[in-house]
Amino acid sequence: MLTNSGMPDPGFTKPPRESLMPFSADALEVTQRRFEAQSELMLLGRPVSSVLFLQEGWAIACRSLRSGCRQVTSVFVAGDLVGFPPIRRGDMFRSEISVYAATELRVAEIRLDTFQQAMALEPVLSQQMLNHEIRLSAMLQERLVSLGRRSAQGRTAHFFLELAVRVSQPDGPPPDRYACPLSQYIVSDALGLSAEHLNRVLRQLRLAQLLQVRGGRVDILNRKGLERLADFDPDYLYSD
Amino acid sequence: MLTNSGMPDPGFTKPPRESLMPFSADALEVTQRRFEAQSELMLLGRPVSSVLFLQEGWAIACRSLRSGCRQVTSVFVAGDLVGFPPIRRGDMFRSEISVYAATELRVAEIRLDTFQQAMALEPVLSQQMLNHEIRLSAMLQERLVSLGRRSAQGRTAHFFLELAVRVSQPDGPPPDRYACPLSQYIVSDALGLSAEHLNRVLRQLRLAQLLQVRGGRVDILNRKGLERLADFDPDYLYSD
DNA sequence: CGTCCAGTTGACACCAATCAATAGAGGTGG
DNA sequence: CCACCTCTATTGATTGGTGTCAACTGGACG
Repeated sequence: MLTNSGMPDPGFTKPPRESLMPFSADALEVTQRRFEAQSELMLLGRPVSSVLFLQEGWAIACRSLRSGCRQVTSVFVAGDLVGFPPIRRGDMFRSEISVYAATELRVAEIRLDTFQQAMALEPVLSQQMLNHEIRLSAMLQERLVSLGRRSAQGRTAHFFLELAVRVSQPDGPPPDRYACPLSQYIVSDALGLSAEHLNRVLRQLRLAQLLQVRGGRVDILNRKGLERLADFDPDYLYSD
Repeated sequence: MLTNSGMPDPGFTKPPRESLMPFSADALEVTQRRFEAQSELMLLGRPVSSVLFLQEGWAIACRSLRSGCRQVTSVFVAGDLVGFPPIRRGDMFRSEISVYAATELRVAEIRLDTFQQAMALEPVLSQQMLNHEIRLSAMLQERLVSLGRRSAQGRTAHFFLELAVRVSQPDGPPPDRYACPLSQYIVSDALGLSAEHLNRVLRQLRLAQLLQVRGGRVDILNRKGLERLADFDPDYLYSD
């Protein structure tokens, strides 16, 4: 039996993926920053002046409606570029999303103007940013399929299968066990479900010996079964 | 009373938006092509060798699940770049989505390698492609909010309010009336609803004097009311 | 005149939201 | 150390929105 606190967290200790770290740290004046859990990294519509590269911890992008309910549109893990690119509005750049730290974060910050200059000078960097955006679009599209056409169980299965790939090394197979510090409230807002119902779904999946989510740890008990349930095809997560 | 067939279609006759036509036609060897309604422009995972710029007609991107149900993830109107960029897989480029013509289409086709060369030579073009992707991501994200957290009525209202902006000129106000040749089957698959339920929702909106969708034409009867219902803020559709 | 397809309507079932309540873990301060 | 609080997780009862199944309409077209 594993203790569920204080252990080294595989999601945290893995090195960032090179494919998503498309710049040389020295060349670009990187500032190391920390954010505490629950803090706000960017707010929808607010001017942004830097690019954030997530090195450690988990963050979420979300949008809230007037009614008070919110939709988590992205989960960011170590290795991800956060909230890039911003949307240009006149001579300002404004954030397209609100981003919050789900855990304590370690972040590399690069000034946006510096970054843009580098992109102008280095077509390769532009191309890589484009690739980054492609991957992002692909993930958003897959989430759209989840919310639109998958059952609550299917969505949940899909969510944790995707995360397994994303926290793994890009060249290795996805792990059957990984750390995930997201609360059920966050996950339910990502899946468009109520927290109560997500809880019930997780119980069903656990009883069906498919998936166990508990104490900040995810255990994929039956990958084949989960993949069938979720209609999961990880192709969209890989590109060069 | 307007007839609903054979009339010049405002969605078709408007010129393409310059902001999304970021290349000079002569410089890039553009081939004009036509597709008939229901034909397939690209198929998920298939190699793609060209970039398609939609000049006239409506197209949809969709994904199907094993169960047979499908999710429409994007609607393309005149002025849109279709299915760009593809995902790189080894030395091939593969389509990330399947795209079908909802009506007869007129399309400008540019060979992908030519286009890539142009992007490498012209940082401006790269930047514009990045902007294109940003806008796409913003729309996908907004759809995610719709499917996750808006009611069937809210989603439907949001869908037609967004389309109004997208078929309008970028500098002008969105029209209160526009042509939309999408069947209720397509719309329902875009909204994650059953066709029957969408039909009921449309009736409710019509009876509430908010929105009328009939005979390939959309009438926004009460924009303020619709916007309130949909929690619609068009900011995400505009960028420079 | 028959066929086909999009649109429409009704009856019914069911999945998931809501409301309400409790339990457990972690933190804080007395 | 314990009392108290907050936050997350959990469970039950009930409601309601939406899907499903089925049937029918109307127009377009041969």
